[in-house]
Amino acid sequence: MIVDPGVFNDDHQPRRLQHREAAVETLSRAFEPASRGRRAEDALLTGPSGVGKTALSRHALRRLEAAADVDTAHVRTLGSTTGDVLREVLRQHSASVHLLGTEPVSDLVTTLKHAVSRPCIVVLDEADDLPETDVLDVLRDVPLLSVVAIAHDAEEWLAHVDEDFARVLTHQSLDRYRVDELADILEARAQVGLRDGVVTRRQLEVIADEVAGVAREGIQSLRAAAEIADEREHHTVQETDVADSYERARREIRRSNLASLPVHHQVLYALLYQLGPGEVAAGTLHNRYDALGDRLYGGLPQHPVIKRTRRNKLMKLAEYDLIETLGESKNRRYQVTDAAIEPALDIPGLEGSLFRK
DNA sequence: TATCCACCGGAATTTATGGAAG
DNA sequence: CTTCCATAAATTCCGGTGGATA
Repeated sequence: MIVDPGVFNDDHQPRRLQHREAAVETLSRAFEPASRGRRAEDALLTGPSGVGKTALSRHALRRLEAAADVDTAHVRTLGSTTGDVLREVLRQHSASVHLLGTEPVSDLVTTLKHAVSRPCIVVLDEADDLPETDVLDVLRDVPLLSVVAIAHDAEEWLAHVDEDFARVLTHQSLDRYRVDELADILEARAQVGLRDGVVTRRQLEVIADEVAGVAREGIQSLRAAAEIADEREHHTVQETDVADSYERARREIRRSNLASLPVHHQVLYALLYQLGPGEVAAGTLHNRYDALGDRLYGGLPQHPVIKRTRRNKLMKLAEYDLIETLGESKNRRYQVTDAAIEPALDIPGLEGSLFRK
């Protein structure tokens, strides 16, 4: 049923970008000075996960490159340091520059200033934490270089950046797609990626509605629906295949999220999983963690961490949609989002400690 | 109602880690 | 091998919040 799996990948770039005309226009206006050899305006692109911020920026850059002499770079900045970002920009900008990975930041700045001789636009993707670092200041200091920052929360981002910068930014926010818009997008993917006529427009609308306009989830659900139909040896996608596709799509995302996390997160997830199902009071979780202590890490080189650190890990787990936090302060409870996502780690049995307070 | 206590999460500070230079 | 450095991670500190208790 699937003839071209590539169109369902997260990084697939469709030929035409549908229903983002206004946003493309805004970015193009910001880039306009670059086509006259001048520095483009800096821009900020915000919106929820999976609504096409990255796709939009790539599209706008490609258009610009076709029409003007400019350089571009696209950097994923999540969890990167100033040095990491600068190195990546240099790598993409000038293939000739050879980098070791440990140069001092000041050297990188010098190199970059010399290398940039015509307008250069740098997309800083997943830049939510970026205002905490000084990458922005450094990059703005390079003549002819401008940035497009991509983040989730506009207000929070702007609050952490200095006022002058905030004032001159071109800000474009993206919203979730409407059902008919996302259905159009899914239709285009289906046309290329699936055999003709295996899904109906109505089914695409049902998917678009279920995922509330989040393109990434919609596309993954479409793929999952086709896979499920194949497994059940249906000739076309059935309603039941669609109905079962969402959970598979979301579960896949969660599974890979959990697998990507380090040991402390795994331990906390496993512990919460075992204390569940359902809500677990924060105190219960912390007490059990303290009671089990080193036994939680049997055989592993890591050791238990204090409460404050645990809270950071729990926050990360929540960001990844693996657990949910309920209630405030004293009333805080945690709970695993999806009991089908099994922990990767075994927690020693609770016998013996069960009756301790 | 006033006080206490446990928890939350921002910010500052300290410690651990890994690679480069001497 | 030791020293130095930068970065990431862990810890310390703390103001804020809300349920429990007297």
